[in-house]
Amino acid sequence: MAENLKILFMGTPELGATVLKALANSSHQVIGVVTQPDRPAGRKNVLTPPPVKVAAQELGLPIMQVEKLRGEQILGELREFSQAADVFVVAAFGMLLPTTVLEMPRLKCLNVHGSLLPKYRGASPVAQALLDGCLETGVTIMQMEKGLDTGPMLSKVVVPIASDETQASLMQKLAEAGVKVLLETLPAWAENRITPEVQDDSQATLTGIIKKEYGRINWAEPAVLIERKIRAYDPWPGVFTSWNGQQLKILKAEVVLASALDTAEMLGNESKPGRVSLAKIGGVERLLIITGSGFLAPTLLQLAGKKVVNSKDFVQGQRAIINTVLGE
RNA sequence: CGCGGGGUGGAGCAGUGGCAGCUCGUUGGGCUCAUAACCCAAAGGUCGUAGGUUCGAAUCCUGCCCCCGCAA
Repeated sequence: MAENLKILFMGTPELGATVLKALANSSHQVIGVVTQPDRPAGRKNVLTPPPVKVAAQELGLPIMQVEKLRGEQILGELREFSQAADVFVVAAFGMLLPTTVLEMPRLKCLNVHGSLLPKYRGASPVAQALLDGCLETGVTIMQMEKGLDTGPMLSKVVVPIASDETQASLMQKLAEAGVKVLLETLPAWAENRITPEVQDDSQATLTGIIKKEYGRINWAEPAVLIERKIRAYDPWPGVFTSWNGQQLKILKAEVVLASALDTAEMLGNESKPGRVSLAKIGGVERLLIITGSGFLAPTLLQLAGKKVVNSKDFVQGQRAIINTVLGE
């Protein structure tokens, strides 16, 4: 019985799709999928379905798309849609559930959250863990309540963060780990074998929605932080600066400490943050940008309208960038 | 019709009506104890595609294909 729960799934982006597929392939039964409406997207503003909807269609599952979960009519439809469900599983749904919805299923609503709660509640737990340089993060399965990611925790799994981890790669790892722990948690929860652990609010931190502007580089910041942003903001919003009136994205970079430099080879002597130079490190020529602390050596960059290129090719065609100051 | 940039030897770019170029790579040779350094030489391009304008088009006009940035 507990191995065969009827689940209503709610989610929207890629992460949600991963969880949905795993659920559909499990012993449980996904009786329906709730996701956000199709939205105009892409270069031509074509109406595009969210990844969860695409996955649901491939799986042949019933779909309900809602703009918001409010109002008598919508809630009525949801009640009918979810009638057979034992439990709601929510993963990156993108909206808060009103109390009425939280109380609908017999086994309540469970959320898959990409952090070790109570740390990193909110919208961008994965990016924030990377920004903070954490060595590990994880996934928490929690029972949802009215507050934002404040509900009692059912289970957790720890995931290590690699030094070259990006949000995209970490998200993938978390999704896989999350799926595993979710599938372990569901039956135990259904059989009442889990005692939820209340979150210690005093340890809680909150992460907000990432804004495009966060990706603009302030060269006065330390190179270590800028490099973390590159990984935390991949794939969105990306990390960028301006050069020559154009946007220049940096997709990958390494931090170079001043001590690692053969100073005799250093070009130019002005140490203004954002200044670009070419320097030799261990005999190899590297593109180096001065930051508030240390140097950033981009290895993968993209000029607006151009393709992504490695730093060697970039310098090949854009030699004019040497000795200019970025971000001005 | 959301706004915009771009398609030029293997790579990254310049070239906006008159001989198709630059840096790198590749190949061969030289120098060197040696080298990713340096010197010499060579190969490699129907300039995305179809049509139009012109004495002449990579370059101007039109259609189509492909790549990308912004916005959402």
